[in-house]
Amino acid sequence: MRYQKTHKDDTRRRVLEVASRNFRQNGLVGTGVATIMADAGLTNGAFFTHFRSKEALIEEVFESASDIGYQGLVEAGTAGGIEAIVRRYMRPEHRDHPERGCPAAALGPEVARHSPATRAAFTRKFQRMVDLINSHLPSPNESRAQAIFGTLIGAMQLARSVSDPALSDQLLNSGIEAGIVLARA
Amino acid sequence: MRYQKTHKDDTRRRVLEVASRNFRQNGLVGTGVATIMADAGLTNGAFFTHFRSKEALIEEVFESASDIGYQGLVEAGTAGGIEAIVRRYMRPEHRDHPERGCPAAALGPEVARHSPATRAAFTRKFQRMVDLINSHLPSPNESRAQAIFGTLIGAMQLARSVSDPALSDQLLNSGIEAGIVLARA
DNA sequence: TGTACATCAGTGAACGCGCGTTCACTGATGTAC
DNA sequence: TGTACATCAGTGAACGCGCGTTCACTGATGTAC
Repeated sequence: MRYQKTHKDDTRRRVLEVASRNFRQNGLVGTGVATIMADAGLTNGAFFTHFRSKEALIEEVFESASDIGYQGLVEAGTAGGIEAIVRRYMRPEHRDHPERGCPAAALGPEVARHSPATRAAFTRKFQRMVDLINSHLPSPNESRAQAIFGTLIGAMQLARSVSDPALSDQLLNSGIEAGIVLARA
Repeated sequence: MRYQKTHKDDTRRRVLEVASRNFRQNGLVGTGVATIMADAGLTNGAFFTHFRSKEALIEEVFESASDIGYQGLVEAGTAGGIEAIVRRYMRPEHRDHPERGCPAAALGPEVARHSPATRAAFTRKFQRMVDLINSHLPSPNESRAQAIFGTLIGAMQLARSVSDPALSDQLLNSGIEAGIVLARA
């Protein structure tokens, strides 16, 4: 072999990370295979030695792309409970950098249009997030944890969509308040 | 003139309605001009006698497409207050027919990627919805109304994205419960 | 009343471009002898 | 140790296709005389 044993796996992982970032930035339909490969330092042809198709890549992104944002939320929860999780999620930095943030907030409606396999992978990530929230509720309540996640996603999307910066900041705060109310009620 | 005076305006309105439906169904990037025109019973060339560009169409859709879903929520609010609004929004029919439903739930993250003019038009529709919710709160509270709207959007998107139908139904209920809690707290 | 011309919403072919995907090829390295 | 061959990740041109957009044209009707 003319490459290290780990070389192909390394490349594959790199493509997954780049794809995950680009998808969150420009959408699933808005991101092309050639762009992903160029950003990973390769040419388009190599893509299909790693993945069967673009749809297969999308599925794998939801299954396995490493999730720095999620780790930060785990740490916030350990340090400051549910309120810290909510505050961390609703940070201006998160609003301003969807490419490093929550896939549900960046891609929600697009996931709904994709294959069952992709939606199943998304569901697993969703459940992990609900479990994290639930584990920090004063009295655990799956339904409530789901709703809190929904509130975070919705408020974050609105903060990103609205054209008035002051209103956008206010939406982040509205999301924080509501998240805390829901956690306590 | 070989057409009625109203003819061109009628066509224009029809294209806007078809576009609005198709956008919510397949996304802004996922919907082509030729498809919209074919669904409106015309050929692609006619598009540019009505709109400067696809981006201009998108902007106008957010500005002016008639909103049957919104009217239904107004009536629900009049009849049954905030709880009826929340229940109506979170209906399974809404989840299963994004093409007839809330643009924010169907297109949120895509709007965030579009032109300032499009986002400004979106902001106006957003504000109208927040006002409706706020007018039915026991004690009016803009921030709370914003958060309730966020909760509805987020919960609806999750219900549409998740692959397990039972979980999807549960998410609709979680959204209803949370909406009511937020309205009362 | 009948003919010539102006109007203009809509037609449909064509434009360059980027998409996802295929494929013959390259070239660096490891293995066999 | 030196040469011939096998391996295979990656290259880059090419495929058909649909995209947004342009444009010369059509044809039904209204107006002028």
